[in-house]
Amino acid sequence: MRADAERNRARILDTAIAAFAAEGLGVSVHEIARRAGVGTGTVSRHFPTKDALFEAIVADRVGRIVDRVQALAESPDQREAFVEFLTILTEEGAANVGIAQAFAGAGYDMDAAATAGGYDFDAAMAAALCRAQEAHVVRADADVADIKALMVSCMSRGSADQATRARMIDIVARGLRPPESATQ
Amino acid sequence: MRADAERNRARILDTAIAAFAAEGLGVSVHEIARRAGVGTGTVSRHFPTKDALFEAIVADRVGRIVDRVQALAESPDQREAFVEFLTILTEEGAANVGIAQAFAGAGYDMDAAATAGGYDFDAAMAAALCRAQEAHVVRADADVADIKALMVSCMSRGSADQATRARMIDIVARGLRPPESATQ
DNA sequence: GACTATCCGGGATGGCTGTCCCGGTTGTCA
DNA sequence: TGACAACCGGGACAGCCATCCCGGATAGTC
Repeated sequence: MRADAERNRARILDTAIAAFAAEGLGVSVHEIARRAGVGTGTVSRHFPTKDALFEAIVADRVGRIVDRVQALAESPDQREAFVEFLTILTEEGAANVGIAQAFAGAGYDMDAAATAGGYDFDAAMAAALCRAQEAHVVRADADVADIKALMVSCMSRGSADQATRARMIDIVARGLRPPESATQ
Repeated sequence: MRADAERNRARILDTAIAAFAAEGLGVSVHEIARRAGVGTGTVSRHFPTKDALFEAIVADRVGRIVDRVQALAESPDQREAFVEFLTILTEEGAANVGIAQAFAGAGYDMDAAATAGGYDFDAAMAAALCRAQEAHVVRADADVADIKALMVSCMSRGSADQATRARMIDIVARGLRPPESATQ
């Protein structure tokens, strides 16, 4: 691979990451090319389709999330770990409009992109939920789809301040507690 | 207004209501015209823009929601009334993909459409929340944007069964309880 | 039954999108 | 330094979309 090709590829990727994070997945390929200072052909040569570009970005990003979520398995306090799990997802989505959109199912298939990158996002979610349920920190009738849906709500407050998102997480975490656990 | 014009207008409106409810706001004006059995020109004459068509539909739909929500003010049990409030919104969104999308902010501005129809949706939401907070049924730090965001989560489970949506409402309602109220 | 204002159909237009292709350029290596 | 393969730019293309327009049809009225 020629040096200039490598350079352009990196510039396109950086530009796309910034654009998707700030404005969401609606940014056109033409616009990304313009901002990166390259032609549209250059973009589509490195990334044949927009999905491929999205995938290259998401694979990396989701990978980091999966790693952090899996690390929580070692935590001694599973209640705290579960709140941390919600916080990781929320803050990631709040900081990245594209991730939040993909998570909400508007645009691209995030699970598929993560799988293509060698990460099983869905399994990581399921494992985190299962751990919390086994520790009786989360009600047994909740499923992964519930968590995902609720996370969309938290992420959607990305434009608000961090305290607002913390409140949203608190609401969700309290709502997910087992009904019989009436403690604070 | 000529009789055939009146007839066509009604057919377009009925078709659009069904299409938006079943498939969401992504259905094209061409497609609505085709299904209604009229030309695209006929649609755009009755409804100059797609927004106008959306507005004509939403104004009516949201009006009914606002009426039902306001009626809850008379309820003797405000805790029950608040859950009913969440249920009304959730079921409406679950039964109508277009409403759910508009509520989530993807597509059109629902508040603006409701206002154009003579209904203040935002005020109805705020009033319902305020009543619940004054009755100490909902934590004082929650705001209307919180409720809206959480409702998006509940609505998004429209394709699931009714029990799933009831569980989602339960999670949200529990999460919104005042922290000091540790009762079941 | 005829006349006119009204309304209809659907093709045309312009703007957006993602993707492809080719003439010109530039990095790389002998 | 020269030559060639790799790469670039951006115009071209096809597919969507909402919106506009005009020749033809039709409903309502005298």
